[in-house]
Amino acid sequence: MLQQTQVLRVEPRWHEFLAQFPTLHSIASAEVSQVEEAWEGLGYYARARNLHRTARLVTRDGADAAATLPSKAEVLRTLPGIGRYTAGAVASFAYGQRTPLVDTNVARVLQRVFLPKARRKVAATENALWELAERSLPLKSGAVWTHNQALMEIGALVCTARVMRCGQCPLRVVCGTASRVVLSPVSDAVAAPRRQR
DNA sequence: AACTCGGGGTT
DNA sequence: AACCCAGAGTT
Repeated sequence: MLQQTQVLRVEPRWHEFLAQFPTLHSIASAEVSQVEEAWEGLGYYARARNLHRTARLVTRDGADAAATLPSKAEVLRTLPGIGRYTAGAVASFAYGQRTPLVDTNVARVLQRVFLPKARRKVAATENALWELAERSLPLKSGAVWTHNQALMEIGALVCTARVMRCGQCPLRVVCGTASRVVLSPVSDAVAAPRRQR
């Protein structure tokens, strides 16, 4: 549901959906039309159809077997509706795998920190961001959940698309964009109160 | 690499 | 009126 849809829009619908479809089995045993109906108003209805297909794929073998998603990103990636980002999200958040993820938030943060000159939307830039996400992962897999979550949170709350709150960003000291922005006279006014003592 | 899929809030 | 959003699949 969160693919290209804001958390605020998704959250209430997600609770409703889970009440109706608490398990992968319940989705798999339903008709596609029922899942699409539960999706009404969210848009991007291919997501609902892909979810239904994935539910049927992972519940295929063993009607009573516990339906579980694969734990490795490269395997998750093969399921319908699960692309590079969602595979990384499930693998690192649900299974604690040492795997990078790049969503719109992480892409923006990494680009502003490491590639201040690069142009977004370019394929080469996109690949470079995934490479950066991979190389900046903590070495211990136990720290990856927090690392990935933190990058996303910084993008969602601090380093937002239209407003960069560099004054409260923990990456300020290493950021290729913040150093220029903070030093500019206009943006500096925001950080000015901190300078008073 | 470019297009398409959505709806709703924010700027 | 544009932009933006925890992207993915198809052409």
